[in-house]
Amino acid sequence: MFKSKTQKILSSKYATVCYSSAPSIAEANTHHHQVVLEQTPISQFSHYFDPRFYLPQLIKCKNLYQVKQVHAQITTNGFLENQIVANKLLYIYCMHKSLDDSYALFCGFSEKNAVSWSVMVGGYAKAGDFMNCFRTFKEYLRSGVRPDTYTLPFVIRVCRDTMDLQMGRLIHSVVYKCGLLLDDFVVAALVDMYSKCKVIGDAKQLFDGMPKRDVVTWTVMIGACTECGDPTEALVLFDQMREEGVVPDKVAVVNVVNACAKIGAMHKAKLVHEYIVKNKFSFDVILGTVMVDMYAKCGSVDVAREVFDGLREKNVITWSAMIAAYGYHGQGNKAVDMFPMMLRTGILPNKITFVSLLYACSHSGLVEEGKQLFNSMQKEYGVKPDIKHFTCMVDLLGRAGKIDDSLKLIEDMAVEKDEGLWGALLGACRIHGRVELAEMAAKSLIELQPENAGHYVLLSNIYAKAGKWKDMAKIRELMSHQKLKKVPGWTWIEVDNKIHRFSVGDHTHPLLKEIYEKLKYLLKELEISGYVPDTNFVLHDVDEELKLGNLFSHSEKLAIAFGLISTPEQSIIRIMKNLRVCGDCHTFCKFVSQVTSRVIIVRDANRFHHFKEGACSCKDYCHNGLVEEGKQLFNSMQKEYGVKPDIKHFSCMVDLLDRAGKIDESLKLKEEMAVEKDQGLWGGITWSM
DNA sequence: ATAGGGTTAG
Repeated sequence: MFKSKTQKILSSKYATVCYSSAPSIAEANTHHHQVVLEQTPISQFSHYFDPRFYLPQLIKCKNLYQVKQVHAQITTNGFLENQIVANKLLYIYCMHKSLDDSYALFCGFSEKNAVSWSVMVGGYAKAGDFMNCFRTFKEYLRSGVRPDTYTLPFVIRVCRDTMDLQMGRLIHSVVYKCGLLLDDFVVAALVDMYSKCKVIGDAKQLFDGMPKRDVVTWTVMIGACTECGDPTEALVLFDQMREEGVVPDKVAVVNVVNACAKIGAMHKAKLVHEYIVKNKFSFDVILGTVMVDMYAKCGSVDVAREVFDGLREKNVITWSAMIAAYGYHGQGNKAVDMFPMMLRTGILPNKITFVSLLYACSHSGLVEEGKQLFNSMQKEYGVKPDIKHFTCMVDLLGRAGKIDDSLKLIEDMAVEKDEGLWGALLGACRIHGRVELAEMAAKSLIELQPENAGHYVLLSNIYAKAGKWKDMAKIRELMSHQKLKKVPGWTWIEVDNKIHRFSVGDHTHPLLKEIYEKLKYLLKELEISGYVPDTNFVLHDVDEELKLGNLFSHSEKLAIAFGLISTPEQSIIRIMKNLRVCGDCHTFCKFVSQVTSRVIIVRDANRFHHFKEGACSCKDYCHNGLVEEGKQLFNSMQKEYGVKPDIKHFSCMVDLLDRAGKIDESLKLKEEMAVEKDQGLWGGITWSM
């Protein structure tokens, strides 16, 4: 029996190829690895002649050598002819990352069915060998075997990972021709691919075309909405999913938490948290991490910390999320303190941990801490600084007035410079009134991104502040010539579990009249307490009156006015903005928090601002500073209290004025100074208030 | 016999 079978197989062309490419038992046995095939008693010898015997044997293999041993057995006993055994072997080679062995085996197959093709295409995809994956897929299409719902998702995901929308659309057409547009696996992959390529419309269309979808397909669509900037829609879909009777699992919930984090809606966040507790989803690392992130991004860094402390398992991502949270809430010290705590638990920092740390330092003015971390990151932790780390350092040094240090850093770095880097330098130059350098940085920005209107506005504002009107006009002309448009600004506020969105001069809200009335009333109140609208923050190509009107109806002001009339007294007002909050609105918030005794928490594109009793947690770090207050104090100190200003007081004033862009006033002060100028005055002082 | 969706920054 043994003999006759072998001979029969050896006589076929297919078996001969396989036999010659497979290792012999003797060859496989020369390796010093555990032998899988045990000495089998004669009574059980027939197992060798049952193809089903080889499937568990293959699964049991711990390494490639064992696979080859079983391969040899299979070949000798003639079971490569069995397609189930052969495909399993093919799959096992892929699992052990030996694509060459897989492919050699695959080529020898006399017949390739859909499973064989799928395993081979999937093997290349998982190994990241996209070229061979596509090549094999093309051969598959040519072979005449109909592609199945197993293979297509593999190639679609390769399109997603390589962001190859063109190829993705091509495969979409193949899917269409095969009539597979109702399959969850295929459609989920296509939706995912379209969303990563930022064409959400195509994704939604596909999704809507299905009569029923499973939880994974729903989850992919929910994630797609968040990914493409519509987290509100993501939450709507989550409700729809449940209405249709699909039960959410943990991954679905993670996506919902993520959407909440993006929206920044605290009430929604709490509802989602309740839902998670009620449905007994346990907090694994990932769910725990997104929860920490969500609470922080919804404005409560303290609740984020509570969740963080309650987590059983934390990884480097969890720690980085918490560090970053302290950073954008302006609590740099706490962020820095977390670092040694993390190290003590045995977790090593990665690139992002350091970005979060340095970012926290720069936003809290922790210059020395930042420098130390930056210096140690490669030396002590083997993390090589990339452009993001350099940008944080430029920002940190620049804001602290050490612009020349940051310039030196830029000159010395061996990394290609990007827009973020020039943006950081530009920001520092604006604060400290370094017009020429700002001009250079802004020009680099425009060169890198000529389509970004924001850069032109910045440069034009720099010229305006420096009184270089001709240059300003030139930039304006350049802008209008290219028909550049600014990104529209939006502000969101959550009231009664509903999210309301405002734009500049919004006239769509049902409570429009009340909002504007409240705003008018508020402005009167604010002006009594010393608020002066700062039209500097409006584009200079409109006349003064229009500027005021414009300023008056900034989206954040509308949202705050709405918040004031529609939420209980004393309650916290939380708003979110897609751009950075403008300087005038920042001042406005401070006054509102004082006049109304409300806490206002603003999340802008960059960070959080907590306004309380007339002050902001950012300590005006990226804004004008308490210029008026400072001036008043400075003027009164000698007159009213008989304290003569010395060099330190003058330095502070010069710094304050410089930061506010009041260069002329600062120059005047320098000239008027009777005291001797020291280095601190000209070098700018270190920010450590 | 082959298959899917999840976390941190910018």
